[in-house]
Amino acid sequence: MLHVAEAARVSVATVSALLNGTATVSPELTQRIEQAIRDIGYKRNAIARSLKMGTTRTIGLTVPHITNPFFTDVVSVIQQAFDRAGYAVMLCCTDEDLNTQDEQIRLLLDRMVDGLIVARVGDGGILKSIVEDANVPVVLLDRLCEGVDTDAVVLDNQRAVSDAVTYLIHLGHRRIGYITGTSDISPMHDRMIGYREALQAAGLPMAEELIRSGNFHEIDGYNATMQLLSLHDRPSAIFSANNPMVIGTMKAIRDIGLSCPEDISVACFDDFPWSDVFVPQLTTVAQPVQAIGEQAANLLLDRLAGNRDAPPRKLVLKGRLMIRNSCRPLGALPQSVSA
Amino acid sequence: MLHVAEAARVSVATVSALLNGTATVSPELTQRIEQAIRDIGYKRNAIARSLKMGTTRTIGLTVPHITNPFFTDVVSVIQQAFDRAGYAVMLCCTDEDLNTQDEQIRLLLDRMVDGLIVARVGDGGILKSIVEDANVPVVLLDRLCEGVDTDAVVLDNQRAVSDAVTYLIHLGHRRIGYITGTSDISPMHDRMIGYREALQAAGLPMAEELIRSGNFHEIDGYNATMQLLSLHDRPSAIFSANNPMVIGTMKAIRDIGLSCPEDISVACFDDFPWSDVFVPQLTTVAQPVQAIGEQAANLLLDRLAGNRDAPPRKLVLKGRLMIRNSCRPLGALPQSVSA
DNA sequence: TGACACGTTCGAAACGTTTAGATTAGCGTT
DNA sequence: AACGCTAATCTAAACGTTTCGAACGTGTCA
Repeated sequence: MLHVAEAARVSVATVSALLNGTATVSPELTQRIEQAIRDIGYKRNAIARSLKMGTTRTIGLTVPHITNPFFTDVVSVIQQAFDRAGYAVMLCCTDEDLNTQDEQIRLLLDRMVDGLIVARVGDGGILKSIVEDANVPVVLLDRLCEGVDTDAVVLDNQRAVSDAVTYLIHLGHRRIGYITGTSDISPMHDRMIGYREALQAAGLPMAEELIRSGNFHEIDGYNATMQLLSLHDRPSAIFSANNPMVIGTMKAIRDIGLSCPEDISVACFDDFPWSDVFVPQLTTVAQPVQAIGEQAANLLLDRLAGNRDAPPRKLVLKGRLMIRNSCRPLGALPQSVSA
Repeated sequence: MLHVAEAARVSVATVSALLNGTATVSPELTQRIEQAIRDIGYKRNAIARSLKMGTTRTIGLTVPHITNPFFTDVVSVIQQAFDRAGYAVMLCCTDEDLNTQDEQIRLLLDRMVDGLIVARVGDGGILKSIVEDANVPVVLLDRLCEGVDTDAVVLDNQRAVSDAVTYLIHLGHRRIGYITGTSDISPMHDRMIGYREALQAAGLPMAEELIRSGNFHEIDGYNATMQLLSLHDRPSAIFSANNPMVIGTMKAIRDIGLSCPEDISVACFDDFPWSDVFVPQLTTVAQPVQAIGEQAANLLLDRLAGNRDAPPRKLVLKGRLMIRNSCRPLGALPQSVSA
């Protein structure tokens, strides 16, 4: 900018004023400055600007695993939304590890991100103090966090699972295996309640042996399914917690020599482009990923626009049961495709 | 830092020296300073540091679509690599649009990223001048770029497709539909050569009507497949350019009332966790995503470590044909699973 | 004892912006 | 002709670091 100012024979203040439109500058000077900018190929240094202004027009986004299609989609939507708004996005993957998350959040704050969207891990760790100190706005994504009172957008997980399990019960299933993620995060907790609720409403017993948990990975789903399938009285249906885990479930079913839905029905959380392309077509609980991402972005953008004092807002969206043909009525042939 | 210095009754220079280990500071002062840092909860401001040092320990990464599983995986690997090295990653999606890409790259450069990894779009646009000006190192990912002479890691696309098509020919297929992406990027160009090469080696004619192109989306694959399937003499096999497009292909086959592999064989580029879980199990060309991501990261990290003058390095990795059961020998029953 | 070297600490400039407040010029009023 | 007002421009401080060179105190050696 100094060079531009010299070339245009004006002060840096005038250049700045022109660039930011913070003051009127005469036509001649305007022209001289613009010419100088072109000649020199000047680009304003955003770092210096950030230092002075105290804002970076950058936000931090942390998710457990970007390869989980649910998070992939949400990240994509959020990225687009902030791109439109002129913000850059720093992406971090916490690998479902609290220490990693804490470290990455610290890194992001050091870099003066203007806001944070977090699909948190563990008990939230450092998040609590950040939200309390209230320097940078935080939006919780997908997972609430006890003791962290801030904007959030989550699914009505209880209802979603309750609907899915009720559907299985209506098909005649009585022993429904349930594979969940680590239980310390809110969605898993709420989904478990939904599972219990549906069983209870149908007067079915809750068998602990039918509940398995794992760390969200394919291998965890595989192992959990293997255990369920080798029970003396094995379940006739399995509900799996997410995409990677349901892949593990399907592989376990295949490896053990059974088939879906003939021998065992399968449903899962999260829907994917290919859910209805292959055989069996998976019955899933679809999350409104587009809406989730957009709402999260909007909540944060609203705070960034200056609306700091509004009380925390919590958005709860509805899942949608996509009925396909991976679950069959007990004692009948596989049903045909709907959805 | 000023506050810390005051609280510890030293100068800011001493605090800085201690923090960076750039000079020895006596045990007493060390202790006073560390105490003050704890008391105040001081965190060093990375933006101010960046401004002074001229380095941000941040890199920019642009890909066409993060929801394409190939890019999802590569992004994930790259993100992890830079995370380990203490770098932050700014992620941009160009949506296969050159203007968007140019704008995003400019944004990244304004923010003084230390380096760039780009899965480029169009003709590269602004990239040329950036690489020439040589201020920030650039690594090309997945796609070379004419006139942009810099580090790159790509697949041997020609060989990969040639192998896949040759495999189809060995199964007895003579009319092989080929669905490609927009032809202005190097992989699509090389793959087309591979396709031609395989046909030629087998003495088969090259029928233009069997070649369709689209913009990498599911809908493009769907439309292209619809066109291929309504040819008077329709192909007995289809090779599809990527994951979203092959989903479109499968949907088109289903919607038109055919089935795979009985009526039509299908193979595609890129492998996915679920490729071998459902029916049919997809025959694919697997890219070594882990290696691609790591190599790209290493190339850039090497430049960032100071190795600026080495000539551009071009890494070419091999794909691997994953033979499953979505392609059948012509005139015979579907083969059983391998791989 | 004076000169010198060494180890430790500090003052101040610099990175590239923004911005408050000062300055200047032009113009209309009285 | 002196005054005040407005519009345009400038000066200089500030943002929070790093770093160069100077300063200071202490010990060693001639």
